[in-house]
Formats: sequence, structure tokens, C-alpha cells
Amino acid sequence: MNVSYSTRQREAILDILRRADQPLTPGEIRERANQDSAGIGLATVYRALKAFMARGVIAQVEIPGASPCYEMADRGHHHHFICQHCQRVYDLPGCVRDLEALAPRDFQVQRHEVILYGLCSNCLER
Amino acid sequence: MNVSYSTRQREAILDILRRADQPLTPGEIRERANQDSAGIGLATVYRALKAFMARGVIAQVEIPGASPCYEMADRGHHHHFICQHCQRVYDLPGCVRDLEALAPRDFQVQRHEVILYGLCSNCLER
DNA sequence: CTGAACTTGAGAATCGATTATCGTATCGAA
DNA sequence: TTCGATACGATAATCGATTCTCAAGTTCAG
Repeated sequence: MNVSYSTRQREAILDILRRADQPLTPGEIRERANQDSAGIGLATVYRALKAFMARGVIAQVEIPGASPCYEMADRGHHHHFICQHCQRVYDLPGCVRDLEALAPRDFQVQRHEVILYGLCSNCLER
Repeated sequence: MNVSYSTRQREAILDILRRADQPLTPGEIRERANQDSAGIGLATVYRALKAFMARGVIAQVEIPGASPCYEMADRGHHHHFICQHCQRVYDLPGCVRDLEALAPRDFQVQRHEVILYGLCSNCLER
């Protein structure tokens, strides 16, 4: 039936996501996977991500101006910073108060996204 | 030289953006344009948007999970509310304080996006 | 009014992202 | 160990969005 096997590739992908300090695109995941254990196909990455999403193990982060990224689902509420130079996505701890006050009183706010754009410390150094 | 002509199509596109109460995608713009004056090609919409962007007349609004939208640039700083039921995008007046404090001190924040998701008053009534 | 510069529309071409294909390799329950 | 179910890799196919092409039409300074 429709059971998931545990394979070298899937474990590698999960490990990479666990170790990552930022959400990763499928392409980035493959890159990193190919540094450690050699040879994980892009299609395999997509298949694994789909499976992990279905199981709720990872979460998709959709960010304007970047392709979808993935991160472990167990990382609490946080937001993201996008470097306009290197296009990297960084996790930002914490949140802001009174966000919901922006909406009209007769609107019901369920969730929110906050995205900061700018230059990361790495790119600022040049 | 590289001067912009004023054409029926470009005026129509600007009019649509001026009248819109929400940011529009190129596709939506073309749809509306073809209701009023008939026949504006999609390529023309893209070309016009590009030209208006270059002149700073309109602004791009990037929303996760949707293709880029455009709105008049003279609407000052604001954010957006997306109704999860009717998918409408609402403008939210005002902003929040201390947003930049979320980023590490050695990052340079240039701009930000805040997006609230929930149910608008219309959809709540049912 | 004239003409060079600019714009248009329709469809083809391109782009990056994602999915499908298929023959081979791996998994793991029994 | 065996074997059906599942996953793999490489690459082709597909997708939606955007840009390009080019012949024909429009704009506007002079």
C-alpha cells in the first residue's frame, strides 16, 4: 500500500532540513545533499518534500520574489528576512505586537506573515 | 529617444489601476481592459506596467502564493489583508512599529511586507 | 502634413519550476 | 532470502508566467 520507506536519500534530506538555520528551496536541498552523500536527483527531492508535507513533518514557506522554501514544522512562530543581494532567506525569531489592530474591527484575522527585505551581514561586508 | 508616448491602451491601464480598490495582476488588468475598450494584448499590459514601474507611477505588490500585483504608487505605505474565503485583497491603512527590531543588528532592513490572512466582514456574515 | 520614433497585437519563444516517465535499485514483511 | 511495493536517477515533458518578434498602426515634434 501507500507506505513510506525510509531511504538513504530521505534521511539525508531530513537531516539537511534539521540542520539548516533557514528555509531551503528544493534546489538548495539537492545541492547540500550532493555535498554529503553524493547524487540525489532533483525529482527525488521534490518527491520527498511532498511526502514530508503530507505527513506534516515539514512546512512550506512561501515568500514573494522567491521560490517556495521548506523547513521543519516544529519550529514555532517566526518570520523571515530576505537578502536582496544573495536572495537567501533567514529566520527571524519573535514577532510583533498589535499586528491584528491593522485590520478593520469587523474582519477576523487568522494568521499573518511579516517579511523584511534588505541586506544580510554577509552581503553588507562587501 | 526613449520617450513614452501616451496611447489609448496605456491610459486605459492607468485608469483601471486608479479605479481599482485592490492590487491587480497583469491578467486581471487585461480582463478589465477588454471589458471597457476592447482588445489589449497581454504583452502590451506587461510593457505598460514595466514602463509605469520605471517612472515610479505604479508599485508592485508581491504576495506569497499569488503572482505579482500592481497598484498606484501614490497610495502611501500600507499593507494587505487577504480573505481566505473570497480571495479578495484589501488595503490596510497604517503600519506597525518596531518591525525592524526583528532583524539582527548587523542586517540592513530596506523595506517590509505585512500580510494578514483571515475572513473579511462580508464573508463573516454568512 | 510628414516621417522617424515609438507602440501594438498575436503568437512564438523562452524561462524557471515542477511533474511524469521508465528502467533499475532498494526496502522490509514474511 | 524472496518478492511485491516503493523509491531512485536522469531526462523529457509540462506548466504558467513573461518576453520576444515583426509587420502594421499610432504618436507627435517640426
